[in-house]
Amino acid sequence: MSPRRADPRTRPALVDIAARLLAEEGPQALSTRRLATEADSSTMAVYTHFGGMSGLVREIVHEGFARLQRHLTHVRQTGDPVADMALLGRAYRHNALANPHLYAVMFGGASLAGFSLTEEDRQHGRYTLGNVVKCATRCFEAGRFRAEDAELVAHQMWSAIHGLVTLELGGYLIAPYDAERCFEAQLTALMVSSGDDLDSARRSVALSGDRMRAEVEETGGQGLFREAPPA
Amino acid sequence: MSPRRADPRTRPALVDIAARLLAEEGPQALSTRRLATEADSSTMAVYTHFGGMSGLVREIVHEGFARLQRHLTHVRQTGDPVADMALLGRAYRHNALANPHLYAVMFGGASLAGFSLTEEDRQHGRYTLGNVVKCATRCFEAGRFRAEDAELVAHQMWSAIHGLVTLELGGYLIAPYDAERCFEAQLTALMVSSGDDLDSARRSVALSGDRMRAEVEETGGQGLFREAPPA
DNA sequence: CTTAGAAACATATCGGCGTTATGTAATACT
DNA sequence: AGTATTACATAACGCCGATATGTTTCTAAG
Repeated sequence: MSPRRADPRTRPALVDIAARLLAEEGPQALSTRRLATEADSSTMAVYTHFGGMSGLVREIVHEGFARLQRHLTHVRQTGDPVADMALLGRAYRHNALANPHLYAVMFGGASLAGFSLTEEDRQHGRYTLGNVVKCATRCFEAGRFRAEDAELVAHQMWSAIHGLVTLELGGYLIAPYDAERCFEAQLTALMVSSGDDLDSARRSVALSGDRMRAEVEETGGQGLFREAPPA
Repeated sequence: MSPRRADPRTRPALVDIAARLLAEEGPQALSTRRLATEADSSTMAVYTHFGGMSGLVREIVHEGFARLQRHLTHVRQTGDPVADMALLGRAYRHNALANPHLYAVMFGGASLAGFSLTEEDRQHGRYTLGNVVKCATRCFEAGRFRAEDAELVAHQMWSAIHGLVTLELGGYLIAPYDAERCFEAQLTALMVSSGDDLDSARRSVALSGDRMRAEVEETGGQGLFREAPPA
């Protein structure tokens, strides 16, 4: 019993390259041969390290969920929980737009090289809902939302924002009803449907827009994975 | 100048078979060779008739949009426009669940054999929103919705329902917050966010549930394309 | 009626894909 | 020191979409 040592750079390099290919050139650029070329190795590396393409994709998907979670946890808890909630929506959309292809694999069910989500993968997705549930509870406590099921409210936020983002990525939202406009309206509508009054909702949504840059856009860099190490 | 006549059964047969393969076995079952085998022809048939796999997929997608439109137009206009609106949502979901793989191609951006939507394809999708816009206008006129932009309201309905259906198809909605429960709550929430009061919205949504079977489920059969001709 | 040409296919082939079988070199434990 | 075990390279298999190149069949012109 004594294995040959793996080059410690091989595995993360493959994930990095794969994530870059997926982000920059889309799903069809992700192939074992292309990876082998870019990583200066053979196609076998994918199989020894990940058991196949689907294993590699799963790795990327997990990182995608982690990044989404990181985006959501960067939203601060303030005295205006409805604004916090709106900002969670903005963060969710921001994350999706930053990695459209990955987002499609995570939620759209884009099969991508025979890869399919397991129930455990999906649980990662549902886990991020915890942030929203907590925020909804705070909205109840502040008297802004009708006292109802916080998880149910969270699911409504999720599916509505997810739907808008999906349509946006699919190119379905164009002027004069472009994604930006629909999104802002959607945020307000969601708060109203949860019990907030129209004027308060509008104010909080506007306020969340002001906080957007500081709490979401400037946290954690742009790319999905770490930048290239210094030369 | 005088072409050989095409076997008039070849082209529709290919579309039928392709639609069936997509519906029953998913995207990966859709290949030129599989089609050639099932249709007792050669792979070239796909190229002469559709210019390639993507052309064939586009044909199926167009039929999918037509079917969606048919589902929506089967919703009657009654004295309760909010119930009509809710029933439009139910019809939308019903159509998506009846053809999940096709729905993923139409809206999820599932690439499927290099196929990608054109702007004209997307216009087909947006066209179906006309039904919702009209219904929203009637909700205004009945005093149920706040007098706002009908198209904007329609977009909100669309993205919210679309998002829920997408998450449902992706397997993200499980008990105790399963798709059925989230969907019912979502319908009510949408009406409330558009201006309807909570009790009226609940009544209309419940009413739309009663109309579901007669106006949606029993119209137009199950499959995407016509049934096999009689022997 | 004849015939030329265009369209509808069939056959064969190409390059690329995921995956597997097989070989080889390197390492850590007995 | 020897051996088992792991990391990789090489080569091959069976798919795939696509194309090049016949071959057949029908239509329309002469």
